[in-house]
Amino acid sequence: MKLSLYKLNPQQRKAAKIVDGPLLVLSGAGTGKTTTVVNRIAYMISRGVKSEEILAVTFTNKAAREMSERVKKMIGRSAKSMQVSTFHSLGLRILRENHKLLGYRRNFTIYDTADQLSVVRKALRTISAAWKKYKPDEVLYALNRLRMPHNEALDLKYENEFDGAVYSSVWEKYRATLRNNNAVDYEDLLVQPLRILKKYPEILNSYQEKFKYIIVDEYQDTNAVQFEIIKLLANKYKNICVVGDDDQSIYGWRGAEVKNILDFDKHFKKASVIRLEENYRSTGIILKAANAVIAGNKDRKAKKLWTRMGDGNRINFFAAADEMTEAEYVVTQIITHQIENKMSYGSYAILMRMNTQARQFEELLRAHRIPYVVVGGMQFYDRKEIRDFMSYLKVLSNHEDEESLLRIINVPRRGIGDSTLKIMSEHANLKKCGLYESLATLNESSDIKPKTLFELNKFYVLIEDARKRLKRESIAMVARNLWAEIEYQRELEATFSDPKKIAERMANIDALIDGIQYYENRDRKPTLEGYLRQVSLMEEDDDEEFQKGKVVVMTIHSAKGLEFRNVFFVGVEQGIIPHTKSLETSYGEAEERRLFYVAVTRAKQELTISYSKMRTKFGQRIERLPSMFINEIPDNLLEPTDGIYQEVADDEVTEDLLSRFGAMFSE
DNA sequence: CGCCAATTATTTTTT
DNA sequence: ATAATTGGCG
Repeated sequence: MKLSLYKLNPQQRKAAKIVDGPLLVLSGAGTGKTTTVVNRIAYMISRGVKSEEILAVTFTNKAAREMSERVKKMIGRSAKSMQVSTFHSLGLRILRENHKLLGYRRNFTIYDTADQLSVVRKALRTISAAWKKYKPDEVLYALNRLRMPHNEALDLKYENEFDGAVYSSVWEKYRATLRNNNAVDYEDLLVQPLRILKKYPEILNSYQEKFKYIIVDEYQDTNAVQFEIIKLLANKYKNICVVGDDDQSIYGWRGAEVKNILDFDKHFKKASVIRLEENYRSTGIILKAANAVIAGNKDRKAKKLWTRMGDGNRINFFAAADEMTEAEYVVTQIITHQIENKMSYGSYAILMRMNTQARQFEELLRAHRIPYVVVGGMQFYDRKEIRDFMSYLKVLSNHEDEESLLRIINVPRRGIGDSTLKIMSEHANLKKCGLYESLATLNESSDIKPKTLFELNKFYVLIEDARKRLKRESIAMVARNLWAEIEYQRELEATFSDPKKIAERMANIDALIDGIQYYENRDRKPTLEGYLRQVSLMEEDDDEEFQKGKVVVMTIHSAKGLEFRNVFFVGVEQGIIPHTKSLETSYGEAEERRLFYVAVTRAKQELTISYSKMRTKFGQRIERLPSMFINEIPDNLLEPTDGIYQEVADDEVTEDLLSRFGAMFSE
């Protein structure tokens, strides 16, 4: 294979050619990090490294997909068996391959944050001292922090006695519940594999042999557990290449430790260090603004990003009257810009600090019939009807999952309330079986009314039937059938008078089942468990093709690693970025500044920063101020478009709108 | 046990 | 503003 590293600059080339031994690539935003990594992989393979010996780890599925696609594009089939995965899917894989060692049964369920919260809430309720005083989400957050890195007794040395006692009590209950339910949470997906690797040297050795070459992307975002996993895996051959940028560390709230990247050369002796500082992405002005803001952070590796590109346009700065005006401005700008420059809609991105900000933009984009995608936000799977039905599927897959069982046993209403559940649970304890099995053994001798007993039995048969059908029918078919059988629609009709709302929810379920179908069609060996796993890790294909030609709406966190010609950075207000909540922590301000930095450096050519002077929050109109970070940008880089924006109603736009209308009817 | 009205929290970011 | 949760009553 002929390889053309000549396209790389000297530093990039140097990095690409270091195949053996530890290597740290410090790469600033837009310095061709992925290009370098992809070329490096190609080079490795050309030098005889087998693709199946390469493991590349990223943080998001998006990044994983991008990397494997670019490698495929460059060297085609010879990269086929390269392993590109996120930390969590890597952890899941190790855990699945060795689940028995830690006492998990096959088909364990992955609990998401909502499931975790529900377990914490129940645990809190059993502690009288904790009643009302502790918020479940705060306790969960504390637990996740205190349980790391080893998942054993909590590290309470910095907590006061009272909190500590509550935390550890909740923690014990939490752990017991997950164990009992044959469930793991996201943290387990990292911690449990680590335990396996530590405890079983022969297993560790087999992974070390399997993955002789390791690449870690966004290394600045690794936490203590991820660091230990990587260190163990790389310990034998020491062919470890990490890539990252301390200025883009934005996961401190998830336990990421910037010191992992800052101390890399201490952890891995004789590491080569290469800096990539030439930026190929953004114009001079965008870079200057980004540099000015990030300079406000202390304790960072000095970096001087530079570009050969010219200054470019100034940053458009727009102060909107309120959030609706802001959205109108942005969408109108996109429309006019698109018409004037005939650019694909795919070159526009609307970036924001939080998912909830997406709403107005989404509405307006839809109203103007502009193709768009909203990335992430999980909203779909958070909808009640979706969660309900997913719980049915989870029970189908793992009947020990009592969290899901309890959620659905009376949804739709079957007349099974707290008292019945209490009897059931006593019965289950007596028989030393799970709640689900107790359904099969309950009989008239208990104090349950015949009517209720009948319903319980009906429910049991319903699930068992579906489970049997799963062996011969397609998952989508079983799901569709199950959905019809539970008559959820009746429940909806009882709760909502508005037929639109009912139709909407039914449509959501249709979409879910279509999603199952889609999964089944494209997976080589589809299983219900596989589907649930994919959803839990958010591994669905919102791939390149799907996003092509569409305006992308997303959070800064999901935008990391991506670039767009035109970026609209919206809602840039004090309280949103930096977010009020984040300022409560010691690292908060610095991390918010890095977030701002990440947002700005996504833009290649044109950047608009906007905010709203008024915003509705919890039904209240509130005055807002621009983000403090805007003051850190030198004035001469900004082009203010203050006040009321001009109505852009020139002929072209009208014409365009008319043609859209035409398209609407011809559909 | 189910229904309704009153009360309360919701908005940080992802796997 | 809205959705979810809680408490009291039939």
